[in-house]
Amino acid sequence: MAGHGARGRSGGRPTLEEVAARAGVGRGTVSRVINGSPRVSDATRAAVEAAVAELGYVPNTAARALAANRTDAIALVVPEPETRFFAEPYFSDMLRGVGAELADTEMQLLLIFAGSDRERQRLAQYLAAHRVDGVLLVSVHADDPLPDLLAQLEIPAVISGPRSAAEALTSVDSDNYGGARSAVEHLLAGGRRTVAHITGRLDVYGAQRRVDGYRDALRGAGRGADELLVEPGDFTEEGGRRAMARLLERRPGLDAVFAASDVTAAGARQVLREAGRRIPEDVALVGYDDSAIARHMDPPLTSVRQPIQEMGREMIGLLLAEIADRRPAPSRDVGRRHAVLPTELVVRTSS
Amino acid sequence: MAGHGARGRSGGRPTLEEVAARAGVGRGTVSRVINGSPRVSDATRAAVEAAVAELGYVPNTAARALAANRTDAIALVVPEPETRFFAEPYFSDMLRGVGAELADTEMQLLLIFAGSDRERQRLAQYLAAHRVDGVLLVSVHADDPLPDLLAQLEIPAVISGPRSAAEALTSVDSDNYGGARSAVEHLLAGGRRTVAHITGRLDVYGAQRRVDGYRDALRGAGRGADELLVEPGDFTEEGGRRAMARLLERRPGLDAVFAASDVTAAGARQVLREAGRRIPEDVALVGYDDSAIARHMDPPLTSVRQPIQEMGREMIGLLLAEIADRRPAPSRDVGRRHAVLPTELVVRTSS
DNA sequence: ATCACTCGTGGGAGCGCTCCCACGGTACCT
DNA sequence: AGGTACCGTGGGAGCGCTCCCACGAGTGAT
Repeated sequence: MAGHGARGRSGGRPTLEEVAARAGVGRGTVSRVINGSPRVSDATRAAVEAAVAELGYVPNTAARALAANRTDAIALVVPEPETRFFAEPYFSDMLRGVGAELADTEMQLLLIFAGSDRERQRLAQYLAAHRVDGVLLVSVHADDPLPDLLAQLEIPAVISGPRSAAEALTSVDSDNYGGARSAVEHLLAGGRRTVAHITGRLDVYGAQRRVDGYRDALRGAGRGADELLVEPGDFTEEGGRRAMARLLERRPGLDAVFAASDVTAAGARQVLREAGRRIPEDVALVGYDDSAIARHMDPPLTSVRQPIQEMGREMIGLLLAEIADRRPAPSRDVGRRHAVLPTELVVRTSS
Repeated sequence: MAGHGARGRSGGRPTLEEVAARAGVGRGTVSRVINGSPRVSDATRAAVEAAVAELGYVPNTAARALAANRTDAIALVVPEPETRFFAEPYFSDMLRGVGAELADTEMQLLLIFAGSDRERQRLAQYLAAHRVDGVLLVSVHADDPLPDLLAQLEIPAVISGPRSAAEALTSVDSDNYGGARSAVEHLLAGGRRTVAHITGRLDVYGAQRRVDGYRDALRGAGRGADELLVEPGDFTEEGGRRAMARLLERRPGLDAVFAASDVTAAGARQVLREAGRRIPEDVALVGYDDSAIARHMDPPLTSVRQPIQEMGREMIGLLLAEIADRRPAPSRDVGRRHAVLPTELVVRTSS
């Protein structure tokens, strides 16, 4: 039964027309069946579906894209390379969420790198040419022009890690504030009195929110804010080392540190060890991200886990909704949405 | 000067025809210029290029794909999810290499997940429909039918981590044999006498090659193979723990362990510590992958680094060559190529 | 019976490009 | 001078699909 339709020069793939002939209907009708239009009688639909199955028909994406002026593709823009995005476990987890959510659709996922200038230029062309129906943006810097370009071109887009509280794009984020807060509250509940914080890069909105969470947790426990306990870091290990050294100098009596990333915590741990502080006996340590480093650190590091896979799913969900909303009536604007997903404190022996 | 060509229903993108009109030439000529055909006079080419620039013309991929019966897209098939591929640093590094090499081309990268059955089915349809010009396959299992499907459909494909010495697909691999060998030779050179090996999953070709390298290094040093020093693992931490426990039982006098992955080494390290063995004083430890875990382990882990980014580049290079070779004359077969890239031993304090 | 609608259907037009054939012009041979 | 070759060029045909208009048949109100 197989092997039919092996004619034509295009490699033998059956076309709509061939399916129509086989089913004894017109081209338009087959198109309607393929696209799930309700305006087809049950008998006809069955006949067409049989023909599709027999011929092994698969629609030609290029032809569809050309005729319908849509691409059924979305782009995941990776700002490359030393951004946190590529760090474990962020990338793979998010991709897993994205993939899972995409599996139910006809959409295909394009990976686009936007690191170098040449790549960014190519990306702009891509977008200008409307070669994708929507865009997923991850961990862009506060001053990145990309989001504004997207807004201007009116291309549906969802950003992970909004750039500010007033993010213009639909966004998905984890609860940085709540995560930080729960980490600090956990330290206080464990009897710690002097909790320091090594921040992330403060031009990243999420890092600011973590500082907010840290402050409010202390305030909530009736402790005033000791600004000398807050030391800026940059998410890196070296930054963690530097910050920890300064903190020890300024506040040698501290008994807990909340670091804005696991890598930062690893740096801090090293300096603490060298200073003869035991973890967790003398100083409790909490990180952020729940990465492999946290699990394998000695002692294993308490850390705030972000539901990254869920974030990936959520991003796709919001993006598809936005694309669908834009299709029939470009004017009807659904208003930006901002999803914030809860974090989870994974307690290990470092605290 | 901008803003021309804002007619037609397709959103105002200029078309070939409009560029042709602007440049005062025919459609075919513009096409030739766009595609870099030599059969165009310099004057005409300059005129067309000017028109292209003025109008901001970008070719419509869908139309091109439809007319030329090619897609200018390649797929990266991710077998998901618990495969080693998704582990750090494999995925991101490879992607970086792939992205870098792709930046010079017009090719776009499609990410396709082939974890669930539904996803695999969709992938098969994809391939059957020739929706991509080529396929990148990473870390497939020995019994995966995918490579054979690709060969049968005659779709250009490159696999990373060949499934056997007789891999039918063009492949790129790192030198697992040499990497293992150098690790063991390093241990021997450090004066270690009894070197154990915790293997990876032995249905993975690369893991077998590492065992070979381990054996030959010992043999080369005039030591016979003590099979009781080889314990099968599975690349996981738990596997590392189990294997290490058994090794200690059988050969309590061992003074070095070569583990087939950093994660495995982490598991082994834990058991060694609990058994009161100091690293590296009593037992030297070497891992494989040079992942974040290796850098952050206590003590930092000596590990074999694979040039994963290079492998990504190499894969794209081979794939593009294969695609190009197939374009004009489908018959001319270039013969499978197998690239093997050198590894590098990163010595840290664990050995 | 007539009209007005609706429903399911067929097929023309056209999306923007590449491929290829045909054409006039120039250069070089005989 | 005529012939042959090739070069640069224009434009028709067609890739496989969606969109939409038109058409016949059925349905219910008048």
